[in-house]
Amino acid sequence: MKKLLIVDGNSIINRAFYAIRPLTTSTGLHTNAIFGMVNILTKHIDTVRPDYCAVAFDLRAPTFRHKMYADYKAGRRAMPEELAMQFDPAKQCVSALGFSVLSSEGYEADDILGTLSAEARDAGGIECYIVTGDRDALQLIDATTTVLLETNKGTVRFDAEHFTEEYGVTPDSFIDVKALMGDSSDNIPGVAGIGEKTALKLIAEYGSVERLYEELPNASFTPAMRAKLEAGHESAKMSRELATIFRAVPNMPQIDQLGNGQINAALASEIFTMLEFSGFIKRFGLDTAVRAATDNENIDVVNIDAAKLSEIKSDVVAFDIVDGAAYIYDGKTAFSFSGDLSQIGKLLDGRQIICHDCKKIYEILSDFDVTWRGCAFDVMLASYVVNSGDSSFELPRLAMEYLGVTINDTVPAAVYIYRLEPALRKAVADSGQDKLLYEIEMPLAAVLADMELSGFKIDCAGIENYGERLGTVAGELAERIYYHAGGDFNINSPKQLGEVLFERLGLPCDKKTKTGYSTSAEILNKLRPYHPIVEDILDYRQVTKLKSTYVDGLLKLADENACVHTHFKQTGTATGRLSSVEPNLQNIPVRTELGRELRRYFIPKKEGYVLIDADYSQIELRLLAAISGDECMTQAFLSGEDIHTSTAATVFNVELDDVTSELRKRAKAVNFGIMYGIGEYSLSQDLGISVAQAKRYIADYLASYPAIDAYLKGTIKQAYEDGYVTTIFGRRRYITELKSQKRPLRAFGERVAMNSPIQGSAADIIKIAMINVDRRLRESGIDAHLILQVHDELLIESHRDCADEALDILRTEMEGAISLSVPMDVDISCGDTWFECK
DNA sequence: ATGCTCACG
DNA sequence: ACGTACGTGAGCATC
Repeated sequence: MKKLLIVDGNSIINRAFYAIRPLTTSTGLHTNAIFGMVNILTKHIDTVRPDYCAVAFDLRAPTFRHKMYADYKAGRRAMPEELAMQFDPAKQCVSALGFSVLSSEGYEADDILGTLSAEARDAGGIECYIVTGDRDALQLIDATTTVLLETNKGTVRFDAEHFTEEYGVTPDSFIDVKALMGDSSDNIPGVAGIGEKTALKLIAEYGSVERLYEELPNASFTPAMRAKLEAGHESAKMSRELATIFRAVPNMPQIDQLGNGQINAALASEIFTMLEFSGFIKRFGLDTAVRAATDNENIDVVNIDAAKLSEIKSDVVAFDIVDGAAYIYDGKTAFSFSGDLSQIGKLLDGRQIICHDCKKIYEILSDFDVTWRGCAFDVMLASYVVNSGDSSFELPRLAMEYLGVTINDTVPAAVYIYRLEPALRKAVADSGQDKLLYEIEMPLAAVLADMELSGFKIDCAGIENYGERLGTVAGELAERIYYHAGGDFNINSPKQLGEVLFERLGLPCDKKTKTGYSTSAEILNKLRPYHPIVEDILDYRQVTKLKSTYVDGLLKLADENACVHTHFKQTGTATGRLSSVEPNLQNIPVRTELGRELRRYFIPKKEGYVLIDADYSQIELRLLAAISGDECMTQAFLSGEDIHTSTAATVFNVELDDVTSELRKRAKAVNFGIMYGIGEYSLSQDLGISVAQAKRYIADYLASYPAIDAYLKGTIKQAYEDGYVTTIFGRRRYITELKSQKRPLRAFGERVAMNSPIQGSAADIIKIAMINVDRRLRESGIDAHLILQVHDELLIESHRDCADEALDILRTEMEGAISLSVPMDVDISCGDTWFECK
């Protein structure tokens, strides 16, 4: 049996366009719909394994349906330009993947599918598979034709049996149903007042529109129904014709002349390269073909020894270290140096050095006692500043985006780094982010390098003991859980846990995830009153989380001196914050008592030293007050009031002294909500109040702080106009979601627009503070250094004897990092362990 | 590889 | 009718 795979190109491209977040090439060509289409085509090639393949497209010209009914497809929104531009390259992809591209003037893609499937049926010996997102095609289902319907939930296979099961009528009655119910997307009228349910019932009973109207005089209908049907008779007849797919489009190719579904490597590598689909290039093994097409350059590498290092004269060089060997490129010659890296200082000092990820270079060189921290331009940090939302800041992607080349691994990376510098320097300048790069991000890299090298000491024995205690508790809890459940199961498996709770024990469930029951803490908290097992599960979760993530995780990463060295990712967030990995020291427990205990085992490296911990008090709300210029909130901060209490008094219109803890809690939730770009629904969930009540809170809040209201609205407007938002220091974040046609995605974009300037400005400020604290500590010559940053918090390790001085520097530089209308207050404390710093 | 859950600001 | 607060990283189960 041969197989024919035919695809409704318009339908699939449309679906992909709206389902996939915007993607563009470096030149601004939108590619998300093409990307989705290629994914769908390759998926069906793999599962169907067809012998013949074609994709059908509509043409712009009017079809016979328009001639029949002038309003056919009237009222459709014009295709967005971002989608229209994707059709031509999409067709090239279709050809490259071994599909024929078919279209016919006066007919729609549907009609071509109908014609080919009829041809296959009549020829015999050919199974036909139709891929589309449009349910209209279901009328084509027959003994040899199957529709693979693309839905939001994935591909659904419709053969005759499944169709009948789902709709209660046979596939060939489908057009009769449509004739009655109409189709708003094609503007097919149907019979006014009849929807899907009634139409299905009527056709199930009478078989067809024709029979229905034959029987109408005798049938027992309500007067209203009869009137509807009579009024809609002509419309039903025409709708049926409009809805019927035409199955004899002239001049269609023979099936055995269609494409065979085999990829054409030359075409595919060309088009995928143009579209920057590196993932597909890899998946189809097209790498070598692409490389030959894009970069034939061969750069000779000159090996040099330490003596020759001083013979490199250029003032500007790119510098890179790979597997312990240094590479230097001066624009003409690439040098490699495999000697002792402690000699490299004489090369680096007094020149402009261009790097990719200078922090890493600083750390490698520190091993060789080279303390050079003078990188002049870091292409990784520059590209992050240019667009913090990019998926990767690795060299291959930067070379592709800014130079349009695929990296050739016979060419030293330093060559690409060197060539990236002018392009990125210009991009940074054009976006007004010079200061951000040269005065914040690059100096910060040096500070971070030293923090990472220093590390944070942990008390391994203490943690092990803590872990054993947790293990014992977890074991006891597990036994009780098994007892309540009436048998052993894997408590860590949400699937098994869901079955136990909601099926075996019959607890009420309202929320489900895509894959099954939700067993999140939020849900379990609501279930507490119903069964004692719930509390045990919550406790078990907490205890096992602490053990596996923190106790076991940290111990694994401690070095021979019992220090953990986190890696700060300086390009890890879209807002400008840092992130911390291996281990993540930015999420060490603090909110629960048991979790907080862990902080007892974070200690200074040596006897006689202490930890100093400082955190900005309410930095984000202070920034909101200052940036918006809201007098009321600014005043509250200036007077040193508790901000949530003050907000409660203002919004709920009571005296400060009359603010109850409940009112304060609500005000706090609204304050947070405002910063995150509030939704009334979410606030109501958070506070357990009605949506209407939440709506009132928000309205009252914005009325109480009119400048905040104006600022948030203005920011959103600006974001729509520019496509990005900025922090106080000009850090940009592009928000492509605002261009989406999908309302939820645009709403998300608006929340991002409200939050990013605040979160990002706070990130800028603490980065400035870090640079200044680091410098002041060095200048003072005291025995104290930074070891950790947790978004609004800095940690110093200091000798006892100079702790007061270190504390003073820390406070001064944090509070003084920026001068605004609202003071940047800092809470500061000192202790022998991190736990004691509170 | 992806989803769920949960730790932090 | 839908989905529902911003930014992260890690471990585990499951496909």
